[in-house]
Amino acid sequence: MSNMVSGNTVAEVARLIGDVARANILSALMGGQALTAGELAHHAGVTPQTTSGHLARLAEAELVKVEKQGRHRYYRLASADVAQALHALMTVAAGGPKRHRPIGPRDAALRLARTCYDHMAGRLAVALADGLRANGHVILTDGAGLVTDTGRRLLCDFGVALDDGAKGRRPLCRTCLDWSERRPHLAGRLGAALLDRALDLGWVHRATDSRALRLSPAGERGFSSAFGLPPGWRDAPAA
Amino acid sequence: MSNMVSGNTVAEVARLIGDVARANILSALMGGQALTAGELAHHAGVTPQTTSGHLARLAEAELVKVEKQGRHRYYRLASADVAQALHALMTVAAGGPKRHRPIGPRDAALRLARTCYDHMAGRLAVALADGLRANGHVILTDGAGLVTDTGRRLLCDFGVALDDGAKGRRPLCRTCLDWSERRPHLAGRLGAALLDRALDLGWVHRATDSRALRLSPAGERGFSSAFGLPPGWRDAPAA
DNA sequence: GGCATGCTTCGGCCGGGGCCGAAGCATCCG
DNA sequence: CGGATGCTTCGGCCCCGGCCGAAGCATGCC
Repeated sequence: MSNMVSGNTVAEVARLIGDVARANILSALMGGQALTAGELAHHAGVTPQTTSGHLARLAEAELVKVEKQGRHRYYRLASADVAQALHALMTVAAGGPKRHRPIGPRDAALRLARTCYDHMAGRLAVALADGLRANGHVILTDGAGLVTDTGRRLLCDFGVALDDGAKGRRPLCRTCLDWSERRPHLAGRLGAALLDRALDLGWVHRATDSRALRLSPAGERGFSSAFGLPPGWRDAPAA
Repeated sequence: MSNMVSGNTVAEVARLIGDVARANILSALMGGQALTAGELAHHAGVTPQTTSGHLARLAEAELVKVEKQGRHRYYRLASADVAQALHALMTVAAGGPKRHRPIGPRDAALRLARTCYDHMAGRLAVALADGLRANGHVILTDGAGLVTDTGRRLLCDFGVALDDGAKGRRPLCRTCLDWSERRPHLAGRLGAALLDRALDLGWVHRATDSRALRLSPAGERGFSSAFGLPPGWRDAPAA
């Protein structure tokens, strides 16, 4: 009877996620792109009118944000907090690091590079994190990371403004367990900024129909020279 | 239609949490202690037989673990992953750092020191984190922390074995946003070890009926001399 | 043994909510 | 302007699952 109050609202949020159609909608939005109601209906596997109801409830609870544009409505996750909660639920759902089921993206392109909410994932992202760590630009601890002075300089040269202004308090550098690689990659403001900048530079391009990222030749060269990707980073992990 | 598979199991987990009674049960277990089915029924606000059904489902899904002892059954959260997922959901439920509603534990004792799953929370825990950080024993980044060499030595002297053996891969040092203080305190293996050791030393004692921790005079002296609590740490935060 | 306590299983009630078809607005196009 | 497209609202169906009372096992105590 002690803390029923907080339990209540927790239940409301969890209940919203606890429906297959809505969970599919939210999972689709974990890709980081804004999607239209119709696309989400397709992902959810239910009719548009049903989806519309779900989206209204999700928006009401501020789990997603909506943006009108012409006769489309674009939906996206409302905040990184929501993405993190979904991530945590996926971790629990996967049964912890228990079953080493070789699921994860089976598509080779997805394994190589993809988006994860607002940052990069896949072998490329893991290799980037490894390279930055090996060169002492970041220090990765459990769940988060610290950008060193040399790293700050490097990233500034690369063109990402770390901008420590305590705006919004979105964590600067977080690590995120890569589904396919089972090793950490970079998330947080830093991870998001890296993806933004890489897209700007044309080093990676979004696939139109999936979360995959295509690495351009320029990106291949650029990432290697800028961040020192370890040799053979494209290969499957030893384990 | 792409990733419906993972969405499915995410939905199952979230659905389990998405019931008021079950959410209350899990919230109660966030205290870190194992509780009997009867106590949980009380927390949930439903009859024992209803609670029994809920607990069976939670155990089936491995969100909680059960341990028979005489004619009692003690339940606890199954893993730190579950605690983290609940924490993330609470964060979303609280509406992010949006509404600064002065909720949080209203009881003064709870504000001062309490348990949070398996580690300490409240002003004491925040002050401990501050002290360790101020003296360069840990470096706190967003969501995690790094124990320095001096910190490692200090903690070893204090009697906690950090034991880097990659056993279980439970993160060593994490930070956790304190509900009442809105500032980070220490969690992870380190946070759990600190609570254990403090209980062993008799520096804090568990209250019988709540998550509150009572700080003993020895603890007051001990924490101050060992970790350098900032002066006036008992006072309400400036904000 | 007899009885209390703690927990579970069974059966039945009933309300919430997920689903779709049909129809209603909005927007863009020619 | 009329028609196509995208999305929403409305109405009604139906089933899932949360709830409790009663009864059934276990355990412990006298």
